[in-house]
Amino acid sequence: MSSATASDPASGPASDAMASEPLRAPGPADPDRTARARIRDAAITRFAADGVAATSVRAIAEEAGVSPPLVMHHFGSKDRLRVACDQHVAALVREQKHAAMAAGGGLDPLAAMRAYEGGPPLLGYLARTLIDGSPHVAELVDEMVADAVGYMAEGEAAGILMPTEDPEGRAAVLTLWSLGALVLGEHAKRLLGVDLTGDPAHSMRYFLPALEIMGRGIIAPEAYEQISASFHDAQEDGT
Amino acid sequence: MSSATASDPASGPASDAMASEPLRAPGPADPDRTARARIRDAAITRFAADGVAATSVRAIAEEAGVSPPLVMHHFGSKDRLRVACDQHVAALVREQKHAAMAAGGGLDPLAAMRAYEGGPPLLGYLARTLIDGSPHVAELVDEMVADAVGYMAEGEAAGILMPTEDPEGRAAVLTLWSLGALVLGEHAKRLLGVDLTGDPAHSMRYFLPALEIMGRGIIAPEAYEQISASFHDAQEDGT
DNA sequence: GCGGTGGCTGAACTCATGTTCAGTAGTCTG
DNA sequence: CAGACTACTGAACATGAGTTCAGCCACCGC
Repeated sequence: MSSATASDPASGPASDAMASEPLRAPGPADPDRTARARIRDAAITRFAADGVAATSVRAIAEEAGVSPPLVMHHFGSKDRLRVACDQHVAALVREQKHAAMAAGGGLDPLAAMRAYEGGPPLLGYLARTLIDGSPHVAELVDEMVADAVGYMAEGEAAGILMPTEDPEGRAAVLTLWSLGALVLGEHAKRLLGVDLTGDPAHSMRYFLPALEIMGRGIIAPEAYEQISASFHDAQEDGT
Repeated sequence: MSSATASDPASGPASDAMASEPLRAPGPADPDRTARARIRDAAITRFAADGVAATSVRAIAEEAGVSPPLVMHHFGSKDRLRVACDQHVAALVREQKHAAMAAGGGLDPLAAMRAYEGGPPLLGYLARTLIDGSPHVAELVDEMVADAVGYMAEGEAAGILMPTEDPEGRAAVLTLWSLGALVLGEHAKRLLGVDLTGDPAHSMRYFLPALEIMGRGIIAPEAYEQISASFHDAQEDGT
């Protein structure tokens, strides 16, 4: 799944119009790209690198090569810029996801985005913004879980995946784990020497144990039966 | 704080001296508790609730019932206060961990801390500070992984856990997943209706799927053999 | 009693931030 | 060419942040 979708440049430029306002006339030709787009991408890059709160409008303006007031001119406020970034990233992620669907997606809901290159750092942005409560990102997570439920139902029908009592719960837990490891990228790097936002082929120290756990679990069968029974008992008491 | 120090009064007061400076003389008796300790705990509480960057010294002072300059008087700067919080939380976590060791720890490295009540919100603080690079918290994570390696070796010897090629890698991945889900607590709540910083008995919607995955995995045996082989091939190319 | 020491505070300082304002340059419309 | 509109900027404003200052007040050794 890693080397698969390396090349799909077709849908790249379309993203701008898709993600933000009604396609403000391309106007004054474009020597490079629209200042608005440069600002947005600069913001995504800086937000991904330093976090939203720690990034100043001035830093974004500098990275985009414009003056701070122009940021306000185009987006009104830092908050609205942030919303625009959320929406743009969400649009790009959906695009990557749908592109990957055609190529037959794998188990990892993030696989498609890891291959993405050349644009703003989607995974880095997600890793940062997953934790400070954006409705758009939350929506994206919900979609990922829903997608995972779908994929896993197919996998189960095809005999590749094991059945489960609680498909939504299982999908949610797996998604939380994937995204959680992404958010803790700094610790993953320190502990395992891998960069989860990069090429999976260089992150086998993470993916091999993960696959092993997904494949045969970590608990011996007899012990599992026992623990499972006691957990199910506990469930009847609490929620 | 309500039920007082009923459980373990011995180590309670000691933690102050342990976590911070050379035990500044208990001085003017203590009508309640030392202002210094109140400030530190207030900071931990606010950091846990709102994040470090979003918490002002004034907010901490208000929560502790003191004036902002007193915070500076005791800790010198917000940064040094934050370090003191890191160290104090690290000390409390180690304390809880060691206490839980005696009682025979379980699979979940966070289990001990979930039971902790009456003090500052350890898990909430961890969930917030895991992502903004504190050396003390990183150290704590390293210790958790090392502990997990130890526990899992014992479990393996006892026939409860499956053996693995890469014990450190497996322990690191499981720790990353546990902590990652904790950090994404907001999403866990929305998706599953659970509070991972609270009582596990009310979080079965998370723990049951997690146990199932840990127990028998999610991939059917034949498919697993196949994928595993291709992953091991891929490993020979990249890192 | 008395000077001093340390916990503690109200007010003020400095700085960075998000944001606004007034104005310029270039281009399109009539 | 007049007018208008849009992209864009330098300078300034307002606010909230971390931090500092000078002094109060209770206690303690002399």
